[in-house]
Amino acid sequence: MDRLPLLLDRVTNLLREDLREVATNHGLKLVQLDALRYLCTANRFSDTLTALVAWLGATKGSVSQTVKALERKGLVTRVRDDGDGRVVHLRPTAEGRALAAAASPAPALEGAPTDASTADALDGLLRALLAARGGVAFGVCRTCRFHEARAGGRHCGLLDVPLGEAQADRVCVEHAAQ
Amino acid sequence: MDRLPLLLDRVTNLLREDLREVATNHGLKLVQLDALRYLCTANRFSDTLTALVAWLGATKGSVSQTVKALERKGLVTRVRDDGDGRVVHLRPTAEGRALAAAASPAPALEGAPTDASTADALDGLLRALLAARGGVAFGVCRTCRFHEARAGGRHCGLLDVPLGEAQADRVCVEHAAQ
DNA sequence: GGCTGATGGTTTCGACTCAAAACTATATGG
DNA sequence: CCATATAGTTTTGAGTCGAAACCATCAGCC
Repeated sequence: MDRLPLLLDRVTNLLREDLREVATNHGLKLVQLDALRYLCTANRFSDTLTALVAWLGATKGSVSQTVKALERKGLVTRVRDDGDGRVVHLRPTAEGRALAAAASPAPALEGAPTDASTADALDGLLRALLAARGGVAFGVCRTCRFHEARAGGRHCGLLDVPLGEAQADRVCVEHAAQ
Repeated sequence: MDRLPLLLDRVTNLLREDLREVATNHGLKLVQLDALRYLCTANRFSDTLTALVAWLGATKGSVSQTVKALERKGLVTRVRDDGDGRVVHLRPTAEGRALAAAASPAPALEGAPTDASTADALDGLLRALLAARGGVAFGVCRTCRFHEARAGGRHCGLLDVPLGEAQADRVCVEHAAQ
C-alpha cells in the first residue's frame, strides 16, 4: 500500500489552493507571490533571475515576465550589479516586503504540527528528491541561500546540519544557488 | 527554529518542477496532467467537473477550459449522466489512461523513503491542513473518493483508518467529494 | 402544475503564465 | 582578439486564471 504519492499530491494541492487564495486576495498570481516571497529571503547572491529560475523551476523567459509584472506593480526593483554588468539584482521594495510578510506563512500551516518528527520526515523526503535528480551540483555551499556562518561554525539552514569549514567551499546538492 | 514551512515550500517546488517536466514531455501543461491523473483514479461519483474543481482548487470556469483542452487532445470524453441531466462524467480514454500511467508516479519519488514514519508525518500534516480550513464539510463519507467497502468493514483509503458502518454516512472532513 | 431557488456546466473577457527560440550584452579563457 | 559561456530580454502562440454572465436541469413548496 503506497500512500506516499497520494498523500503528497493531496498536501501539495491543499497548500497551493491556500496560497493561491492568499495571492489573489493581494491582487497577485500565485507564481508572483512565490517569487516575491523567495526574493524577500534572498541575499545578494541569490536575488538574481537565474537563482529565481532555479527556485521556481520554470524557464528564464517565463520568470522574466513574472518579474516584469512584479516590477510593474511596484513590488520589486531592478538594480544592476557593480562588478558584473550582466547581472541584475531583484530587490523587493518596502511595499513588496510588507505584502510578503502579510501573506506568509500559509494560513493553513498555522496549526500544523511543530514536532520534530514531521520536519524530520520532510527532511528525508527532501534529501530523496534531491538525490533523485542526480544530486545535481548547483552551487558552492558557501554561496548557498541556506548557508549560515554561526558562532560555533558554518551551518546549513535548510537541512539543519553543521558543516566543516572545508565543506563550505564544496558543491552543494541543494540548488538554491545564492 | 521553524523549518516546516521552508521544507514544505522546497519539497513542493521540487515535486512540481519534476511533474511539470513529465507533463511537457508528454505535450501537456502541468494542470492538465494533474487533472488527467485525478480522473484516472476517480469513480462514477468523483469524475465530474465539480469534484475536479474541488481537487485542483481552481474555479470551475478555469477547470472547464482545462477539460476542454484534454478533450481536444483526445485524452478525455464527456458522457452525460443518465439520472441527472446536468452532470457530465469525464472519462479518460484508453490513450489518456496510458499517458497517465506512463507519467506517474513522479520520477523523483522513485527512490523516496517508503517507511511508515514518513507517511505518518504527512498524514498528520494533512489532518492539520484539513482542520485549518475549518474542517469544511464537503461530502458524505460514503460518497468520498477514498471510501472503500472492504471485507472487514468500511475504510478510508486516504487517512488509512477503518470506519464504523454508521460513520459511512457522516460528513467527511476530506473534501474529495465523489 | 408552476414558481423559486439551488446546482452543474459553459462561455467570454482581459490579464497573465508558460516553453521555445531568437536575440543582446557582458564576461572569460585561450 | 576571438570563441564561447553566462545573464537576461523579447517575441510568439497555446493555455491558465478568476470573474461574471449565462444556460440547463433539478428539488422543494405552495
